[in-house]
Amino acid sequence: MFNKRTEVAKVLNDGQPGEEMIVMGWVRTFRNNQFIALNDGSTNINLQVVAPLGKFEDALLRRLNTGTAIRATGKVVASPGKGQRVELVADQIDILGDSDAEKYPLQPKKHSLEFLREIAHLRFRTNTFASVFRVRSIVAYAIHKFFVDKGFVYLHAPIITASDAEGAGETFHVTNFDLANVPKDEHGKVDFKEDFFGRSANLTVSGQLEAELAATALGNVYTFGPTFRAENSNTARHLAEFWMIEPEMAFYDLEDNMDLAEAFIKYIIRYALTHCPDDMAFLANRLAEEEKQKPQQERSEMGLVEKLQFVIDNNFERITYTEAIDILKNSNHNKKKKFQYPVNEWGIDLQSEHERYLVEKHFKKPVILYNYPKEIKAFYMRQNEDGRTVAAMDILAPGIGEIVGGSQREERLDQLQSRMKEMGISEEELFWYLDIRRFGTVPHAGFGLGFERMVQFITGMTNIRDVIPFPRYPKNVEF
RNA sequence: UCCUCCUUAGCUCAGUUGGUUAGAGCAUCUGACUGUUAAUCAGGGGGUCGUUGGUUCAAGUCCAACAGGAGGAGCCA
Repeated sequence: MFNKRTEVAKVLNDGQPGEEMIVMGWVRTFRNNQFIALNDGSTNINLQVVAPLGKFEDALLRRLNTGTAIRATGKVVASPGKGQRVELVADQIDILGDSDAEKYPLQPKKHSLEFLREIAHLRFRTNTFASVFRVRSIVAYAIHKFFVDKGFVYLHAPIITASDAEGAGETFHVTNFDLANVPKDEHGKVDFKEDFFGRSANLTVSGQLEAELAATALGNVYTFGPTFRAENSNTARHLAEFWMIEPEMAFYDLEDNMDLAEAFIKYIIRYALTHCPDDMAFLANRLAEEEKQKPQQERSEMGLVEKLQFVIDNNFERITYTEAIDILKNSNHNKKKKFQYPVNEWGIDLQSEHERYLVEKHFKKPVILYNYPKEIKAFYMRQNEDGRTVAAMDILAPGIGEIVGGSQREERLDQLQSRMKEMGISEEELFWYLDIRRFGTVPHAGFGLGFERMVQFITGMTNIRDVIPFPRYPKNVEF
């Protein structure tokens, strides 16, 4: 019975006058006592279901509130009204689920994103979030398609790990201790020998190290899974639980790595544009409306779809860290002391304002920065000949900041060991990581891409909490 | 975690130098109208002014702490 329904998107696209159909969905508005705007999540465009005057009981019509779930059976007709090609004239309307108009929080009007975040269980029913999550789904699919088509192996890195040696941020502990009664050893410290895993465990902050193990046997692999950081970050681009894609490729150097990352980003953007044209148009329009509220100089020059097309059509700018420092140091912005953190010497870590200047003011397109000072990067990155930089690369996107971070990995055992010693990282704990260099080591490289940041970039949503169904961040695990 | 700003009706917001009974639009309810596109028109209901404490004859308005939110920063993806 239920599987005989036709999706609204299909009715709107293919429905021919005279066809009998069953549609099901939720009432968005009920106008003029006869026009139901019906939405079933297949598209943001509503199907107009017509309840001819006098055909239905008043008691039924009064229940057609915003949010009510209905089934309508009827005939497709060419619409005499403006705004839609076809509509459905109902022979029968059944209420599947009532919605009390006085209590239902969503109204046929604009709501703020902040308000909708507080009712995240209902926000899927708005056009904006329906579009965002359809696009998110397509982007996830495009990611798998890109790698699988290239022969990459999809690797499931563990969610629970024991290694916290990587230093990629604060971890969430995993334990089954009774927290009111934690076992202690003779020194009064927590006795993890008593814990489930017999040692301290935590949620993964990255699948990279495990991906390297697989890459040095399978060739090219990628991970795509949830990642957890217990950082107290309160920003529009951080989450405590987010999804990350981490490809890792044997026999790749830094340049190969940059080529792949750039092709990858362009591929998934193109995929979203070609497979979600209606949603992208809706999101572009939404963003344009939002920008109208801003002062002129803060508005972006391009619309969302234009901006994405521009990214696809142009090469990313590739410059070394050293060149970036020169550009920043000699910029009028720096000379006029407009940076909160002035740029005067080689070796500083770039601040958000510096990255934004390079991407949004100077180059006005995505920028790949590479060959960073080794002091500001992780232990596993390959040391360059100059003795002071490592083969790292970050991709910076306009409006989002760092979207990709990657590097060629240090495959030489001696260099890796000396770097670990300098940074105080235990060789014992990471014996398995070093074993890869002991037996048949090869040059290899990889990168990490923040999935939500990518979805933000594609959908134009400015807050990362609005591109994941149920965002987790400090003081928030509702729903 | 730090800095700045915000919190008034279901939602979005006004509310003057502290001074009677706190307003508007939308939503909701009632009625009218009926080919409407967030329908339109008329009328009604709806508020512990984020919480706690303080100053004052008097606090939505001033002060403090706390909570939540926004923007920026740090950490990063």
